[in-house]
Amino acid sequence: MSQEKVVTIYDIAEKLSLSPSTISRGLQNHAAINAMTKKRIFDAANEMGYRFNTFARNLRAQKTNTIGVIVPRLNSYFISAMLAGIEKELQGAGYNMLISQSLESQDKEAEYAKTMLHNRVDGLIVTLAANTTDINHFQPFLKHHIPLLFADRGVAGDRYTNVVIDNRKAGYEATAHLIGEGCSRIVHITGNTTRDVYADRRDGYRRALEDHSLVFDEEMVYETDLTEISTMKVMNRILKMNVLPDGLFVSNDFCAAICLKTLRQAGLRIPEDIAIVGFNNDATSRITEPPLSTVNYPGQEMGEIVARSLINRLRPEGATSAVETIVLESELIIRSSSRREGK
Amino acid sequence: MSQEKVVTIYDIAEKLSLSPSTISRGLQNHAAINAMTKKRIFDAANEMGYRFNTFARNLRAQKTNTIGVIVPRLNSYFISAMLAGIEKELQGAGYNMLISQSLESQDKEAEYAKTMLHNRVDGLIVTLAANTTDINHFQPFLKHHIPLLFADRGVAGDRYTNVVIDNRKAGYEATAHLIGEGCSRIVHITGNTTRDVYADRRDGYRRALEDHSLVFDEEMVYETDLTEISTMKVMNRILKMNVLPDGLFVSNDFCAAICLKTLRQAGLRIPEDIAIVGFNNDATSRITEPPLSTVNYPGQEMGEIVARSLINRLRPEGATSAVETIVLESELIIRSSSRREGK
DNA sequence: TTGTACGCGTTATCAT
DNA sequence: ATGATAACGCGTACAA
Repeated sequence: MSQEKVVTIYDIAEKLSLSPSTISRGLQNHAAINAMTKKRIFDAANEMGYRFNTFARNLRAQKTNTIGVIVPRLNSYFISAMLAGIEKELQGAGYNMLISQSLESQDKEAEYAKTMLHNRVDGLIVTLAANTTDINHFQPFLKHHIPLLFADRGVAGDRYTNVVIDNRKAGYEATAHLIGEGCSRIVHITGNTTRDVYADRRDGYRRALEDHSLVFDEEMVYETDLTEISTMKVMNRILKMNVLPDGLFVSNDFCAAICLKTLRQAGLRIPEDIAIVGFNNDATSRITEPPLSTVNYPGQEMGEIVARSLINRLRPEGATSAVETIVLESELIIRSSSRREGK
Repeated sequence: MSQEKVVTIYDIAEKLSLSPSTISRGLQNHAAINAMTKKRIFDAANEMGYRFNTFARNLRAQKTNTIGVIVPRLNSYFISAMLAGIEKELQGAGYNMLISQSLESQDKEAEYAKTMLHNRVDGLIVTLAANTTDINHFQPFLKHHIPLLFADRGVAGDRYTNVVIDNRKAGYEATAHLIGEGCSRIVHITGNTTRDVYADRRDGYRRALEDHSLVFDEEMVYETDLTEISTMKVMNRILKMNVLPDGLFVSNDFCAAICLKTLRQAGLRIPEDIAIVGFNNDATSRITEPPLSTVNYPGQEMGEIVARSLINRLRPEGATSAVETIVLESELIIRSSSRREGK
């Protein structure tokens, strides 16, 4: 009873005494096929347990309708929101999504890029690993004219399209806001500055200080991997400072939440003693007490935009192969963690 | 200069005056091919911009090395942790991962199941949509002997393998713990009880009440979609009760955090006035003040286990096609949100 | 060690 | 409205 043999259009053709091409057309609802014939074809297909073979079509069509996505990790609030946006748009346009995570390793990233290439993805979306410096593994995509877009973490330059926010501006605004609230000793905790997103935020932080006649001190910048453990370690060091900071600009809401909680447990008042601004507008930022000021950074929207942009490049008409940098709007959201009423 | 023509092993063969099969073997590092020949082949391949075609191989091999994953949504803490676990195991075993999200819709789920089928995935992992009652769309997988495993949200029965935790036990323990802390009016907020995971937790809640001579009251159970908005609405209703509850068992940490915050803002003390237990042990549960008691429910581990189990089924040797239910350990983690010192 | 020949399942082209 | 045929790129049994 079990259907061991794979059923193909040839089998259906034979059974119905028709040719394979007729079956193929019938299954595609081709206009030139008799309605009655179509019905017979569909019925036979169902009955025989026929299963369409996308690979065979891909092989013929030289196109896979599949988009590759390489991200540093799947279990991150920002990344998963972005993926949700990407998936939504891709599904809507009839594309499948092949995903892998580099786990912040350049080597894995390169390996997965190769897999994507061999899988003949029609396009690729990448958020770079923290330590990726050499991006030669993406060269083949350029060579084969396969659209490759960077989302969030990309590389400056004119070879690839980037979808980003203005991190320098965001960093500037966050810092300037803290200064406006009366802070003058502001610590910045951020990620690996190999990545522009973090380097730019730090630059913004630095410029804001300088514009307000405050000194930029390397010692006040902590570059970490933004995990819970690293954040705790940084907090321990900060709490041992001779003079405590009065402001904290953290490149990630979850870390900012950890900081907030640690400081409160150490008996400090937020924002009176130390004001805090996070980054991303994760759900977390609304849960803390007090709620976190943060930079709104809509992951889902970014995913949708990068996917739409990619899909556009895949259309024969809108073959906008132009390299560009798409900058999304971001905005500082001020909540109680940094709002000092009596300033 | 740009490589318009797709380079195949035939092109390499022609250039090197060898046969295509030799090229094929060489590229696979076949033992029977002369080392010198191999080198010539690899060099030519690089030089000519050759790109391996996985589809052609798949077509031949009748195997795709691809696993499909259908989840309700990508942007959920639990789901993304699970996906991270799945991805890790699959990559380790050389499988690719094709992902789509049903957005909690049975229709989409059915459509994506079909896509996965046509894409000839070697196996499928599914977390059911909230409203899925009819699972006939998975029938073809059974028919074609394609392993299909349910992760977390599955269906009871003997046709498909499930990887789950004992939700009834978890619900029982959470409730019994609240009772032990002196609660006697315990509200339960949970998801769509069409899904066993939520129905079972409610059952556990009910049994715990009954075992401790408390009455189970339908009015005390709120079934929601577990979003922030719905949770707020439920809280509004609860705050209007004539007699407030003294305990809250919430099927999701994020919602529990919303509840906790809302109640505190209403002037209630946690846990003195109302004790709270959440579910999942999300990062969120450690951020709230006080931190949330919760049920540890390791998403990443579940992902790893379901992926490993699937991979095992795909091996010719370990063709454990047996349908089974894999129950992972879960445990109640007691934190301050429910611990009443002076009970 | 290397080559020949065919099949994997579909679709486009040309023909009837 | 339907059919015959070739081609997509690779792998493998069999032959040399």
